[in-house]
Amino acid sequence: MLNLDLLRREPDHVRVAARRRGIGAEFVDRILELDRERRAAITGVEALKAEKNVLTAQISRAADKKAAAAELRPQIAELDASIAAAGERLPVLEQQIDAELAEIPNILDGSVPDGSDEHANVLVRSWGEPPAFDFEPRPHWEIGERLGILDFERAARLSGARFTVLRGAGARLSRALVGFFLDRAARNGYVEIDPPVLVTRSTMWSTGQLTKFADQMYVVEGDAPDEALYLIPTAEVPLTALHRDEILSGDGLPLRYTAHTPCFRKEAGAAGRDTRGLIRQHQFEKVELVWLTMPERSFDDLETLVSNATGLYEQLGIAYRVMLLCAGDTGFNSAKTYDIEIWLPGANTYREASSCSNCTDFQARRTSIRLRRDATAKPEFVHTLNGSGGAIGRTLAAILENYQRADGGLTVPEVLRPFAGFSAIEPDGSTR
RNA sequence: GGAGAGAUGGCGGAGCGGUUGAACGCGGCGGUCUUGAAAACCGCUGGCCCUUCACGGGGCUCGUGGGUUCGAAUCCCACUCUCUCCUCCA
Repeated sequence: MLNLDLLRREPDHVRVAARRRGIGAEFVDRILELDRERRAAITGVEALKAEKNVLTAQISRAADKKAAAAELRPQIAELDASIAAAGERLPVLEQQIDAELAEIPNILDGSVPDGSDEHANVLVRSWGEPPAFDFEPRPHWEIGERLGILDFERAARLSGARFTVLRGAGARLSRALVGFFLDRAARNGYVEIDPPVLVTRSTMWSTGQLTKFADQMYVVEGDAPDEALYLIPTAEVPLTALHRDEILSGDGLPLRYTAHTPCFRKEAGAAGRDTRGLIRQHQFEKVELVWLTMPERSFDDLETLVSNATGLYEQLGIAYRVMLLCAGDTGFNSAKTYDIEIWLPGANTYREASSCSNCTDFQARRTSIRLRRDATAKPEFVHTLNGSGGAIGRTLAAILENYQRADGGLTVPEVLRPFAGFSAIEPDGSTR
C-alpha cells in the first residue's frame, strides 16, 4: 500500500509511476479529494469532542458531581448529537480511501526500464553455456516418464490437470533439491522457518496477494464464512507477515528467513500454457528467501538476494540469465524485480526459476512491520524483499533436461549427490 | 468437544466508574558523581491520527467490536486469542 502522504506531497510522482505501469492515474485526484473531505470531517469532530471533554472534566472536578452533571447534561447531549452528525461520513470516507489505496501498485524504482510486457525486459547478465548434445535433447516429461520417476497420468486421475506424482528416484531427487536449497540458504545466513501454509484472509491481504489476485488462490472453507483460510501461493506470504504488527529494533536488522513449503496456485488465465510437465502446476514446492531490512540498503540487499539465488544454479551447473523486469512486467508489490531464468534444453529456452523483488515499504505498510533505529527514534517501515532460493519443480525439470544422457539415463549434479544418495539414474529407473 | 482462568506500556506487575495514558519494579535514554567503569542519585521514556512554518494544541488508544453512563482500563454483551484440567487425535 502506498503512503497517503506521498500522494499529498508528490501527486505527480505517483501519476508518472502509475502511467509507467500502464494504468490510469485518475485515482490520484479521486483519493486526494476524499482525503480533503476526510480531514475536514476529522477536524470538525475532534473540535466538538474537545469541547465535550472540557465539560466532562468540569463535572469530575466539581464538589457536587451529581448537580454538575445534571446542569451540564443538556449541553453535552447537544454536543453528542453534533459529534454524531459531523462524523457520520467519516467511516465511509476512510473505507473508500483505504479501498482505493489498496489497489494501487507499488512505485517503481528509477532503475526499472520502460516497457509494457516481457519483451522489454533487459538482460543484465548470463552465466554458463547451454550444453551441447550429440542427440536431440528430450523434454523433461518424456525423460521422467521413461525413467518412471514422473507420473502425470496417475496424478491427473488423483487431482486433475497440472499435478504430478513423483516416484522413486524422482521423489528422492526432489527431496535432495529441498535439502540442497535449504542448506545453501542456511550457509548464506537465512534462518529456516517452517510456517503454516494455510493463512487468514487478513494475512493474505497484508502481503498484497489480496484483493487483486483472489482468483489465483485456493480457499479452504471454515465453519463460518469469515473463517475461510487461504492456501499460500508462495512462502513469501507467511515469511513476510511473520513480524506483522511489530516494531523491530534496528540493530536486529536485516532479518533473513527461508522456508520450504508447498505453494498453491489456480493458474487462472494460463489455460493452454505449459500444459505439459512440471513447469506450471497447481501445487509445487519452493524454497523462499525473505528479507526484512533497512530502507537505505534494500536495493543493495536485492543484489545480494539475486546472487544468493544465482549461486544455486552455478553450483548445479545450469546456465541461467538474469533479467531486469520492465515497468509493465513488474509485479504489484514490487518496486524492482529481477527474474532468474534457467536453461531448459528440451524446450530450447530459458524459463523463470526465481523472481527476486524489492517491495520497499509497500508490504511493510500493509502488514505494519516497523523498525526503531534507537531508543529515541520514531518507528519507520522496514523494507521487504523476497525471491525463491530454489524452485523445486522447475529446477528438477532443468536437471532432467540438462543432465540427460543419450541412453535415456540421468547424471546427478555433483552438489546434489550427498543429498540424493546416488549419482545417476539408469535407463531402467534404478539408481547408482 | 467439556470445565475453569486470563488478556494492561519493551518486560514484570498494580489499577474504588471521575486530572489514570495508566502506580511500582526492571529495562532503555540523558545527566550528576568518577581517571574510566560500576554503584548511587536526579530527570526523561508507548503508538496512531488531526492541526501548526515552528513552539505547541487537540482527538483516539489498556485483546477486538458493540452497549450502559455526563464520564469506562474499571460495569454489561458478543467475538478472538492464550493458559490449566478432562476428552480426542497425526
